[in-house]
Parts: sequence; structure tokens; C-alpha cells
Amino acid sequence: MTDPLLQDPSETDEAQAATKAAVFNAAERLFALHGFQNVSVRDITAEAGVNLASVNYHFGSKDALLFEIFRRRTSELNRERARMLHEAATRNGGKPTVRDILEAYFAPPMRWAAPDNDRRISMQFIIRARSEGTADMRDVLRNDVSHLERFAGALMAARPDLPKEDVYWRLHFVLGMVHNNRFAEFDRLHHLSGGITREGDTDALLRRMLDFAEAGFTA
Amino acid sequence: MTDPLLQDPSETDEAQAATKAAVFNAAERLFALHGFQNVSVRDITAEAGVNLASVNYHFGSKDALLFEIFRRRTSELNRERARMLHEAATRNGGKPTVRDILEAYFAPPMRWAAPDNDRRISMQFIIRARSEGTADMRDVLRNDVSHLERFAGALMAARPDLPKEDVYWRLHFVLGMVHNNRFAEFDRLHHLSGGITREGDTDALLRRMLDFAEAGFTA
DNA sequence: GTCTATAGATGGATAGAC
DNA sequence: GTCTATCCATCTATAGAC
Repeated sequence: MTDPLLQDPSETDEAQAATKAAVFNAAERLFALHGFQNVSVRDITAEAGVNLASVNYHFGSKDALLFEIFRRRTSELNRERARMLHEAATRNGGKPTVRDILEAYFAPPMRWAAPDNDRRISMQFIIRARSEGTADMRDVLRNDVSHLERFAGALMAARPDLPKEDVYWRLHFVLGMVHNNRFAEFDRLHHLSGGITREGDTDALLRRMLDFAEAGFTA
Repeated sequence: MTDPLLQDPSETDEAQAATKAAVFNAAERLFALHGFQNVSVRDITAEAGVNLASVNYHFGSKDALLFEIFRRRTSELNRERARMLHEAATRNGGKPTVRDILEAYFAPPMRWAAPDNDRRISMQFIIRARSEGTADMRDVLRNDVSHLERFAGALMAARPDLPKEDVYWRLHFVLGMVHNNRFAEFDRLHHLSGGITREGDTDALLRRMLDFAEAGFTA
């Protein structure tokens, strides 16, 4: 019975998958909290309670582990956005309004980042990937614009009177609004405003963002 | 004559200052191009053509050198903004319009980042400091909001009808627009738009940004 | 003051036992 | 497959010669 070959193979598989998942989650958490360069493979394996070699065995290298977390989380997030855009299109006979399109882009990351959401860590990881990411990640961010193409196309359909160049630039400004929703920036704003800005009220913030961006698009 | 004590002291001082400046400029350039963590003290001293110990001799440590570059460049940039805001106030009898206030905030970094401007490297350094900065820099960014207070106050004076909370949030959105003007984001937009967005036309981009932000403030 | 040589510490990756 | 022990590269910082 101690011969591994006689054991139920699913037990081994499960144990293996559990180790891999433990590494994945510990890495995501530590990277999100402390930054990519400030977390070592030793930190990750210690947090996950596995041995030092696990990262290389299951993922190949530290960078490959980072990249796998990045790919999974960004595709999950963009899938949510695509679904919301699709739903808005269905509601409006295939032609959603500018506000509905913007909401499909804004709402998922804000939902993830809400104080009580267990996706909050994943959101922080994605935010870090934008600025601290490896060359691999930056290449993906630069070249993989397929999810943005749907939004750009929808905006052009909603505002056929606008030159395409204008739509792209306004989309760029809107992306800046989203990317600036980092914890450090909220802290800074809180400090500047003497504490009257409450970023924890996700619904109110979403409404403010939509008001501002919609006005910019309407001009 | 070979006794250093008999030389003109200004010669020694000048040579010292030249070495320090060479280290400063080489460091700023390399950090801006390749990121803070990807540049070693060896890279800097090799680029500057000085010996390895110079960084520690003149600045104390690698982090202290980084911090000194950061402080000098951010204070120069914010001084330009403050001057533009002051000039706008003078032109309008102490009460500049929303658009003038926004222009005073937008124009200096865009001028620095223009393709033919020799401040372009400094601008890229500042942009990196926002995301890759050490704990020291992030503390400064978080707590030193004095230059933003002038802008927030001017906006409230220009729009006394708006609740202060609204002004702070809209200022936050505007800051996001500015922070998103990174080279990587321009590349991404260029790729998305099939090349019709020309970020090199600084004047046109500034006008677009002002149109969008002013509309968001007017709503 | 400048420079070389090196200390001292850290981290990614891997060989080899079990 | 798991884990320990270790290799090897890299980096900052500094001591000490000149």
C-alpha cells in the first residue's frame, strides 16, 4: 500500500493541484501587497507552506508564475466587461448608449476592488501589472487590444457623428480615469480633501465617473 | 605644484561638481529608459564615465540618488504649474476660469514630454516614480499635496456652485487623464486606432484634453 | 578625492537523495 | 513528486591603497 503506483492516481493529482493552487494564491497575494520585485520565491513558498522548489516545478520560473497569474486575472476581468457590453447591446436592440458602454467598462474593476470583495487582491495585482509588469506582460498589454476594439466599435456606433480619431482619444481619457483608481491615489485624494471623499461608496463613485466621462463624450 | 592644497580650490570644486552632475544625469537617463530596479550602480557609473564608488561618495546610496533626482524634477515641474496658474489669475483679475486652471496643470508636463524637448527624459523619470518609486517617494507623493491645494482652491472659486466633494472627485478624474499620458499607453492607443492618433502633436492633444475635462467639469 | 578589490547579503535555479 | 542543500550570478556598500 505504500507503493505510489498502487494509489488512486486522482489522490496524487489532487495533492498536486492543491500545491499548485496554494503557490498561485500566495504569489498573487504577496505580489499584490508588496510589489513584484519585493517578493522572492522564498517568500512565496514560505507563505504557501510548500517547499522552495515548488515554484520551478509547477510553473517553470518566477516570471512564468507571474505571467500565468496575470493572464488568468486579466482574461477573467475582460470577460466580465464583454458580458456586460453584450447585455447592454441586447437591451438596446444592438445599439447601446455611450453611458451603457462606459458602464460595462467601469463596473467590473470597481466591483472587484470593493472593500468587501474577495477579488480585491486580484484587482490590486492587475493594477500593479500595468506599471511593474515584466516585458512579457507589457507586450501583452500593448498588443492585445482585442477587448478594447469591441468598446471602440460600440462607441463609434453610438456616436456616428464623431470622427473616429476623436472617439479614440476620448476612450484614452476614459482609460486614464479607470487606471487612476489605485489605492495610493485614493489615499492622496483623501488627504487632499480633508477626508470628505469616500471611495468605499462604490456605487456613488461609479455614478460620478459616468457623469464626468459621459459629459466629456457629449461635448 | 602637485600638492592639492596649493591648487585653486575652485578647480577641485568644479571637478567635483562635474562628476556629481555626470552621475545625476546618467542616472536620470538610465532610470527613465529602463526602470529603477533594472539599473545598477555599475550601469550608472559606467554610463557617466566615473568610478564605481562615486554614487556612494556623492549621494550616500543608490536610493538617496534616486530620491534627489525625484525631488528636484517634481519641484521644477510643480513650480512651472504654479507660475502658469498665477499668470492666469493675474490675467483674469484673481479668478481664472476652469479651462485656464486645467491648462496650467496640463501644459507643463506635456511641454516637457514633447518629442523634441530635452526635458522629455525628466518627464519619463517622473512618470516612472509614480509607479516604481521607493517608499520614500510614495510617501512624498501621498503627503505632499500642497501644490494640488492651490489648484483645488482655484477650481472651487471658479465653480462656487459645486459641492466641494464634487470638485475633488472631478480633480481626481482629471489627474487620471494626465497620469495616463505614458509612452506605453500612447503606443497601445496607436495600435488600437490603426495609427490615426498622433500624440506627437502636443498642441492638438492639449486642446482635446481641455475640451474633455472642461465638459466633465461643466456637467 | 579617486579607484580597485572585496566584503556581505540576497535571490533564482537546480542536482540529487528519498 | 517532494524536499534539502547548494551552486552561481548579481548587487550594494565600503575598506584601504594611492
